[in-house]
Amino acid sequence: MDNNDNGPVRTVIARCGVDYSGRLTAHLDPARRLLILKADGSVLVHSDGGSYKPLNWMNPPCTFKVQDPAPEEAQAGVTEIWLVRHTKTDDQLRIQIYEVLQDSTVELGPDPGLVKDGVEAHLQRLLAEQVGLVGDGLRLIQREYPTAIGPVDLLLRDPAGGTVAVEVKRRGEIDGVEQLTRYVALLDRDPALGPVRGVFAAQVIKPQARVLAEDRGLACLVLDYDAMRGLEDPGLRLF
Amino acid sequence: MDNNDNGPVRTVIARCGVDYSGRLTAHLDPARRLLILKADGSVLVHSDGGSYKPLNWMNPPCTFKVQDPAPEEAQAGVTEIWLVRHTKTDDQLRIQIYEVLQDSTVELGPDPGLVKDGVEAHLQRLLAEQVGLVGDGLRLIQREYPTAIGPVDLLLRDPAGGTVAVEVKRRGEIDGVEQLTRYVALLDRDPALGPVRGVFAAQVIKPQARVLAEDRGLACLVLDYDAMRGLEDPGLRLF
DNA sequence: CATTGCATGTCGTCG
DNA sequence: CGACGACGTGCAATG
Repeated sequence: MDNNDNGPVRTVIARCGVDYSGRLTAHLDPARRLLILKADGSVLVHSDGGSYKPLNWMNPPCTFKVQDPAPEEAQAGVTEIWLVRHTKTDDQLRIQIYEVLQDSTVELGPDPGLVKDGVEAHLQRLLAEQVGLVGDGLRLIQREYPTAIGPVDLLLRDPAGGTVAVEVKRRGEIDGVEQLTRYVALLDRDPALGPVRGVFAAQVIKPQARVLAEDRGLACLVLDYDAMRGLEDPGLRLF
Repeated sequence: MDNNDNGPVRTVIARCGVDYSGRLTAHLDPARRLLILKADGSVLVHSDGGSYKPLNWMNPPCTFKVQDPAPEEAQAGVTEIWLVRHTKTDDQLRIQIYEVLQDSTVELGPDPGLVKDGVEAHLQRLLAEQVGLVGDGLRLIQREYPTAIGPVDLLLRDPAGGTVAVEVKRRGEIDGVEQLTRYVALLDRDPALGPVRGVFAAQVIKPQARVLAEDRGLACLVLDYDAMRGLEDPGLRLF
């Protein structure tokens, strides 16, 4: 989990033009930008806008090389070419440096890494502990119940003799309904499970997803994460 | 298309701890990191590894505020708290600054923006011009043919009287097959179109997607982007 | 190593 | 503004 890589980071402010070629081609006309060269070889080209995604980038593993500009480029004011090539694919980033306004290198040292809480895995674990939210009398058979087309998030035993397949999502969209549909269709062929019904559980369920789910006879269940988390620690399983 | 926002960018190297709360909660123990504060208020927290995605971030619109640390924090060595709040959601980033090693602000100015080429739209346009690749005698009815559940990439007239719906993808995966399945099922109810068959066209088709497609009677077509591009300019439509 | 499914996805487009 | 699909998606877990 921890990211213990370390090494220097170089941040450069420069007027530059950029050309990417690889899965697509992309071009940036010259302007002042922030260039970040990380220890693992990755390069980010940021402008002052947009969000965390750079305008252009190269991710590791890759190599960095400084070249002389072509005569034409030199005449246009380019002083250096920075060539960044991906090691495996033939993706390439070619940065024309016109003017460097700032260039600093700092050693960051090891990073203890990010600790997360509250993602889908957590939601799934909470619901596994609170299967009563899905319906009365249900018991958990298994989390991540394996099938030929992938694991079913939760498989529950219905006291009436059937089985319930639950797909848990943070946000319920059409893809999740398709996924659940496939699971239910497959599981329903297994006579040992009896009749199988599907439940689509998510913190928010988009209208189109709800319509599709209900059209296919799949129940929808909106989950209240905070309430479920509140019930986690104490053994207040009743109600 | 152009990103003409402008304003200063501030890059800071600091020993800091970070806590994010919002859609999830995430925590970073103190370490040296690169902090980027963009003109639009967004904040990025980068380490020296990982790729272009920051360890933590806040995207615009958001507000930035400097606070005094709590006494406990101050005793632990925190000199400032940077509080970044999203304007609409209640997402929040709380950065504990222990030590600033570098702090510089630079005006970048306007950015002419990124120019892209080679995405799915291009593939779709090429195939629309070369429908012969799909089958002999087919004629293009319409690109982006509108239906109640979304546009069909290409709709073709079969001389035998039927219709062909084509879904174009760069990479053919199971989702695309589901999408095409829905389109064909819907279109097949329209008597004006006659019998409708589906063709799943992509540069690469994943095995699982191929199996699912063929199981549903959908034909698979692997596209050679370079060859199709080669045919684009000259009128060499024969062969 | 290929495949699969999640993501604080982000980003465009269209209704 | 919300919904939806594409993305140079990236990324980790898993068979």
